[in-house]
Amino acid sequence: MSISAAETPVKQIQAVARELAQSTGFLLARLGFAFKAQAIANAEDAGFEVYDYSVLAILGEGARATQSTIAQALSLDPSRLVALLDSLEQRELIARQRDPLDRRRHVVSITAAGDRELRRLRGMVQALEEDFFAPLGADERAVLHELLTRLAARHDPSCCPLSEPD
Amino acid sequence: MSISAAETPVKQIQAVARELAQSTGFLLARLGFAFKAQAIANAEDAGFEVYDYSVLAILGEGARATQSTIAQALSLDPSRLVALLDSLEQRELIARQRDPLDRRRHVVSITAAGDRELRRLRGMVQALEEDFFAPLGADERAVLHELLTRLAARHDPSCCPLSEPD
DNA sequence: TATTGTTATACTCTATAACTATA
DNA sequence: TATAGTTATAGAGTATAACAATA
Repeated sequence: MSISAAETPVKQIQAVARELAQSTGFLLARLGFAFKAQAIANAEDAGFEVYDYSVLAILGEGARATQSTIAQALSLDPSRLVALLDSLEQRELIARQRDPLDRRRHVVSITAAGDRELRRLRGMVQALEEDFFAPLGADERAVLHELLTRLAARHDPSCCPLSEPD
Repeated sequence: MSISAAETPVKQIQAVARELAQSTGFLLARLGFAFKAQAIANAEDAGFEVYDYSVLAILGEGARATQSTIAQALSLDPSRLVALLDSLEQRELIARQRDPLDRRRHVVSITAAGDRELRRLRGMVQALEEDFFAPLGADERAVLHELLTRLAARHDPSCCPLSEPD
């Protein structure tokens, strides 16, 4: 009998996969990644990149902000934001204008077209959500959401504000 | 009254965060990322990198495999695997030897020390799992696992073999 | 000629550091 | 001198292509 290496690779892989599938954390990581990947793919099919949504969502709430504010809100380096805004501005989804009070500042605002696109993106996310969690019933989805919210409160407090103003 | 940009950045951010926290998919992505990040941090603290675990786990099941087999199993480019194995070999956690039957092949096998480290890594993952899901009760964890498994069967079948041999 | 493992090259992405204009 | 936005530089990480040895 030989050393014969590539003996049963498939079984090895299956065994490891089975082991990992036992881990709730691993499932969480894989599914989270799958959801994100799908969201990115959908957005790119529609001609957007990931951060476009973030920028538009921030502006959608408050209508205008300086670049440094946006960068801070998205934990993004100001230099990275430039290209993002260039692209959005070129498509006329946002507008930049100098702040007359401090001509160093650019005041960024969302346009009517930008608002439309934001709504479209929100619809896309909602549709994805609907599709992704379709294997679960409404009540099961509610349970899942509640459990995840409790975990997020511990592990990712920044994303889940505990205080619910007004 | 002025254009005054940076008016209420905090409220904007909170509003967006609140919107995102409504999305189960977003929570899934954030928590999955948090779990992975924590696992990576723990592994690196112990002197490992992420793929070390994967390689050792594969070898732990079947004891030996060729490099191309491992690369295939991990969906890794063979050229990337080289550095990983170099590192593991240097620490004497795996061993490479030429296959006498086909001298192009390297037969990779796990050492006794490698097996010990693998067990240690498994323990670390288990401890992280325990800690990460501590906010939930045992029954709630079981429910979460079941729901995630159902979702994975749809969205990530490769990671969750439906057939349960023996 | 094809394949295994390896090394070298090129490319992308991002973080850092300079730079311009305003204050 | 300090700050907002921009541009240029450099570094890490990775994918692709070339390579040497075997078959």
